[in-house]
Amino acid sequence: MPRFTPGELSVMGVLWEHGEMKPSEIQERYPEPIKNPALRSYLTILLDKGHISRRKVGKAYYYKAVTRQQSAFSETVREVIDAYCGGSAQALLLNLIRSEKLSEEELVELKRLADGEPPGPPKRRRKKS
Amino acid sequence: MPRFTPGELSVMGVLWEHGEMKPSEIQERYPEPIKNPALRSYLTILLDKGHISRRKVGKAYYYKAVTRQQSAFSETVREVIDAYCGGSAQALLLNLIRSEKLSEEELVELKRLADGEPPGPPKRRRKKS
DNA sequence: AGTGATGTGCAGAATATACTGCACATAAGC
DNA sequence: GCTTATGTGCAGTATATTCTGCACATCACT
Repeated sequence: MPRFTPGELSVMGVLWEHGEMKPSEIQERYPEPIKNPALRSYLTILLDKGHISRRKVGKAYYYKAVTRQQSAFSETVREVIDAYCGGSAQALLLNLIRSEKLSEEELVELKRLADGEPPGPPKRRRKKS
Repeated sequence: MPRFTPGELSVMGVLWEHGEMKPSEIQERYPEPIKNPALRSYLTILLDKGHISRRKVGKAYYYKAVTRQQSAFSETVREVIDAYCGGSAQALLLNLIRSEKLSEEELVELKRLADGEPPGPPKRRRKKS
């Protein structure tokens, strides 16, 4: 359900990284210069959508992420895979491996990961989403 | 540069899969029921943005993709990686591997791919796009 | 109490997205 | 030539996104 716009995603990124913060603090860490009122309008939208919550401390509101980064990430990846790879995660992997984004070390690490997980269906569920 | 909206992406998907087509044909293959005027408004937007081009054949316009699927895909993946993984493709892979999206066979295939590609810069280009 | 800095609330506004509707043009068959 | 599909052009609407501006509240300090 995320489908964050660029502006929303930047805000979420700051909150995911730094936790609970008030607007002026988010503003400082926002990836590009942004004016306070503009930022606050993003916060309002995210609040409406339920992706963040806020809490009054003194005279200021402190905002924090409700939607978890991992959830948003997984959903986004799924959407990309569905849209571009006919639902097959393999095509995404192939693209990643073929592109310059993966160094040789990363490939080695990747194989290690692939080895570590497999035999049989993993018992531990990952149903937190 | 893509940042396709859901509607735009659906249109691009049809054009990527089936090549040059006129609106009524795209409409038939659109993933969900869509009215002709609605579809045409997407086409107009995509045309404005330069993602598609059109050519008159008889009385109808035939539309085809200008932006390649591979390009849009790569860019989208990069955006996701930048936004969610601090630019590291590895985090994306880790997520894919840990999720239920990859079967055991896919992991085996994955390792094969990781093995097949590595040492040095790959000589074979994949520039057919 | 008065002043300034910092926050908030609210009311727009410009553009983009996601549509709808209808008049008009063109091609094909009678 | 006339009618009927089929397709286009254009204008308009509703909502979302991305902002801006300003009045007002609160806190700290003197």
